[in-house]
Amino acid sequence: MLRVMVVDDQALVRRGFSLILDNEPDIEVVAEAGTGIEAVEAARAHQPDIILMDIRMPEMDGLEATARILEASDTACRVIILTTFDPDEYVFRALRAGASGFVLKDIPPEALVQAVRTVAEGGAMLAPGITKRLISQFAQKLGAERNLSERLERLTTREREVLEAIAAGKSNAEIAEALFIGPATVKTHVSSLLSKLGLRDRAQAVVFAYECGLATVGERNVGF
Amino acid sequence: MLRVMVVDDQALVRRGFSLILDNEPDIEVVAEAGTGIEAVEAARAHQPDIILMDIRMPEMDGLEATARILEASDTACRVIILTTFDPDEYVFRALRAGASGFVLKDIPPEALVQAVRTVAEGGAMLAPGITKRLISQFAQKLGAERNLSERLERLTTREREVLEAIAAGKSNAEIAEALFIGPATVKTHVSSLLSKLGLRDRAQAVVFAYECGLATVGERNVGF
DNA sequence: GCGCATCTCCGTCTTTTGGGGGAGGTCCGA
DNA sequence: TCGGACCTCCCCCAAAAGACGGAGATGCGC
Repeated sequence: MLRVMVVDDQALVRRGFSLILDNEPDIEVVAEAGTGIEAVEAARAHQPDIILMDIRMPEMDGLEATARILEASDTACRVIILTTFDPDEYVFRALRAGASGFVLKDIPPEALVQAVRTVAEGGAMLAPGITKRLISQFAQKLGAERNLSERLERLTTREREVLEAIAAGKSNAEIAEALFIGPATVKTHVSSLLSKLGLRDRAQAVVFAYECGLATVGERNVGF
Repeated sequence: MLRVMVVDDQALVRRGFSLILDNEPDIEVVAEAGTGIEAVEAARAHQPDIILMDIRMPEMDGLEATARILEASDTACRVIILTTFDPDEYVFRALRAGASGFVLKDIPPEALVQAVRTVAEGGAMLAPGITKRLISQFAQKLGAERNLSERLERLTTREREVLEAIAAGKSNAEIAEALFIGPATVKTHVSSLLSKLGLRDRAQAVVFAYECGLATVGERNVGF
């Protein structure tokens, strides 16, 4: 049985969603909330599996509430953001807050139910337009890699290793130590790869590494 | 009327999908193909709106065929990748190839029809697990920004500008020229921001800029 | 064997970078 | 009005980086 909570500041909308969901044999609406603050408290109290969360609400908006609920380690629930319009504005904040779904309120009831089940099973459900945008962003980044990867292939194995180390913020001395070679050799490799790639210094090499996908945002702890 | 083409090397599967889709009043299957090469030709000949494309096929796989079909400027169609297993392995290549959908063959017929309609309307449809992964990747990148952004806020406006310039691969002299200040002043700012951020040199500063989102992959032409 | 690419290392040299301190200016808030 | 933050510029200095040429060793394919 899926335990669901519905959060919306309009009681009528809230009840409507609840009725739709409660009508399903395997879904039970265990709580409702009308503000973000209520939602945070109710989530702790009732421990729902799935939360349907409106964004625009008084006192605390749905995104903030989502972030707080998911931050709390004592809850293991998933959140579907339900909004009326302007997905563009909120979607990235929603995803960052940890939402597993982002759908518009104009979807048919069956689709809403389907979204709840999908998310409960560990999947995610986005409005079709949102999915499209997410894909475009991804494709753009993936596409950028290929052009530059051709340049990358002109490097020898060792030079690529050195480039990776440079992109990790290492100095020549540190690279030498890491690769068990002399500092002079590192300088040779650096000069060589800069020349092959048409770059001027190691700072540009770092930019290149990120742009072509050799280095990736998120894989590095910037503590140095 | 949505004009659909079905591409699969197994005739039985192909016919099955075609029958499911042809059964819908607003969908018409205008072509079928059994190999990637056939698909490319048929797409040009029949100009379908939507293509359901299998991945594993003889002669040319579905991803390659997708890329070729979408490269051709004379066609304006959208592709949904239909695969049996291993979405992980192919999904990124599929998105790069330009696919608008990526679904598993075990979905219910209604969902397949829904996917076709969604994609035809300009949206996108991914298998729930895929969507989840895409979101995680995004959230990870967006999340990484916040921690470091706190460090970013310790910088003055000018220092942030200099950091951006560093992240663009500029030398101190170039930065001075760009900001209409003296080279000595640039050095002052650089020293100051390195110290504040706990970094050693400009290469690490570039890494930091990318990791915290000050610089973004794809926004830069690495021609220098 | 020979040519070729690669990896390794060594010099020397110039340029860039980064640290240190000092100093004058503005602007803003206490 | 006075301190503090900021931007600007200067000095000197040491370290790092990068360009340049040379050279020995390996392995691979013709």
